[in-house]
Amino acid sequence: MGLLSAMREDTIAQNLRRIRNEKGISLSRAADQTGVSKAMLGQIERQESSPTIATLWKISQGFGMPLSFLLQEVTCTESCGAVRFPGSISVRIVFPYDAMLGVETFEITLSPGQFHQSEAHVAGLVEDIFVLSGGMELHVDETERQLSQGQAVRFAADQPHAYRGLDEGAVFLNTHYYGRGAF
Amino acid sequence: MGLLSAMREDTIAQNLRRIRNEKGISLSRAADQTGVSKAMLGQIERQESSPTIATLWKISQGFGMPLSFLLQEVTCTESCGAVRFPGSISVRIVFPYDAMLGVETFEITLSPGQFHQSEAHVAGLVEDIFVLSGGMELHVDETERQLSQGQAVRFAADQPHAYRGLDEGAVFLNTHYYGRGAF
DNA sequence: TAGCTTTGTGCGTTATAACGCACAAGGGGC
DNA sequence: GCCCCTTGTGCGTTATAACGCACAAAGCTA
Repeated sequence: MGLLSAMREDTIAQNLRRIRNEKGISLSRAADQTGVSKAMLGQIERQESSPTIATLWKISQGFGMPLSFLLQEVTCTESCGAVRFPGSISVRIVFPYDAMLGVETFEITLSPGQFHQSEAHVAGLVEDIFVLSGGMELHVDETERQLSQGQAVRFAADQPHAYRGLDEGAVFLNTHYYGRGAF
Repeated sequence: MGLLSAMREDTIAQNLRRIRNEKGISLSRAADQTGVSKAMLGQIERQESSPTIATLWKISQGFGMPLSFLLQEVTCTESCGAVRFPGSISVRIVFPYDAMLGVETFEITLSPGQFHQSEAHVAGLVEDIFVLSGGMELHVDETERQLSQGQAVRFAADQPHAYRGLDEGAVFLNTHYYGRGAF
């Protein structure tokens, strides 16, 4: 399962530059906000230095955000909480995307025989299904399994997968974990 | 909500020492496994040095675990996934505790009028409720709210809270997030 | 265009991370 | 008790993190 987003060498550099750009501030303004020198911030962004954890903490505090936002490889930026359900599938939002938890939950309704194909979501996304009523099929990993009321399954959703409502249709909870877990 | 577990100055030291003790290895063995010198590991454990992120990464890789296990303040060690439901309350495990996600899910059944008091769970624990059938009351934050089928609520569960089944009883999903989100 | 301000980079200096090694203390075996 | 090994700490050395400052280039305004 692809949840463990390994930190690659440029993760911190990319994150810092992206966050600074999102804030629309220069290195100087960032230095003012964080108490870390402009020269050091530039070094970090250019990967010319391996900062201490204390320096990274200063940056995250100065920007008013969690430290993990600097450290964790971001597999979704605008696409966090952006799973869409194209077509006529019926979707109710149970819990909207929560940036701190990195989780969102929907209630989905499939009519009898209705088939819904989902393309691979962003890397690392894990998905839970809990069947509220009726029955359905889940197609993933080249396997096909049937789920009835009360049954639950968790799978890696950064691969294509599909649902099909059985004869009585199905209503299920669909939770997405966006890789905000351990890394 | 208490999910943001701020990193305190001794978090890394405590985590490193705890993990090493859990493995039952000396500083020398740890140095062999991680490629970080014995002297440096000792300095980190005694908080005499602020390690670079590269060094911490080496340690986490050497121990074969996520970097976040070193950085994140652990609000539960043996108590992760350890929420218990004392009394006659009926509980089914839907998803057991997952250390990478830091999440577990139960299906709980309350008979009509049944009252269940829960003491504060570990610091930072967040809880979701989704009512599958029937109706219930939730008592938390000195407020009391009624939830009927299909309704959901999220709240900080590191404080005392209580459930009561209404006249038709209640069945609900109960998800615990153990603070493995952003930090 | 000229002048001023902003921006990011490079450089030299200082403080400290990270290391290898030595050693005192503790533990285990004979 | 003696000897050997293990363990954690301290120390001196080297490499590098982090800084302040200077400066070239870019951007903006009159």
